[in-house]
Amino acid sequence: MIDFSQLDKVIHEKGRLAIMSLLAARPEWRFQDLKTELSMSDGNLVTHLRTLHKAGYVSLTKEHDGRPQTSYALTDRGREAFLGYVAVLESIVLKHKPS
Amino acid sequence: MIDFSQLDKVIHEKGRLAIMSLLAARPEWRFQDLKTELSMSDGNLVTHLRTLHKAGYVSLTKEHDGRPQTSYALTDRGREAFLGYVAVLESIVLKHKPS
DNA sequence: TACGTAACTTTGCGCCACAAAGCTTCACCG
DNA sequence: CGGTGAAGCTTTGTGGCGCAAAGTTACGTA
Repeated sequence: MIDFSQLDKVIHEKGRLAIMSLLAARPEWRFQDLKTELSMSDGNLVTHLRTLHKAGYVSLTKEHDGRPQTSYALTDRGREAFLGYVAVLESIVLKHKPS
Repeated sequence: MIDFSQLDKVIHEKGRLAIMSLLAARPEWRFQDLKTELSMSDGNLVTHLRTLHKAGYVSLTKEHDGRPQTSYALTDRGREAFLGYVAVLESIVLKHKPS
């Protein structure tokens, strides 16, 4: 049986799942690029990133080259949690995918 | 890119995802069995099932052999929606699964 | 000095998951 | 018959959360 209680509640939300997927695919993302890519309001995006940060899943670095510029990245714990989440997805897919 | 907006909001919730997974794996489930399997309060379970029913994803048949007894099953539309959902999961898995 | 932009924070709204408790219908038992 | 218990469902209440819009702060530029 699949253990759905293992589905990390922090990751199992469309917006944050999309963020985690982007962060997992590239080592670093600037806030503006995330915002553009996700078509998300800045307030909403910041809130999701804060939730992920509080969970220890993402780190942030603030710079001031000209305009202020904040970059986000997955922590080791974040990557681990994401891979664990993906593993649950995989078990669902394997069970139900036709063919 | 993965289109997260395609993640069906009705299915993308732990409880209902678990229900859909069970219904997809066996043609018919009695209410009591679902409740036992999912360790969910009956009120909560009924609410989720109603949501799925309103979406046209599950059908229900009421019988009265001895005790009242309601059975639930996936509709064609429900199966289609679930497979579509699983397809999105698969794209996530394929993109991020190590190896 | 006025303006614009990045990155937040605050506020407010509406929805929803969840549990607990109540209701209704029926079968069984004295 | 009247009581008991179980199945299924509704109601009520609470807390949390996604989301947008507007306000805030800091800084760099015209």
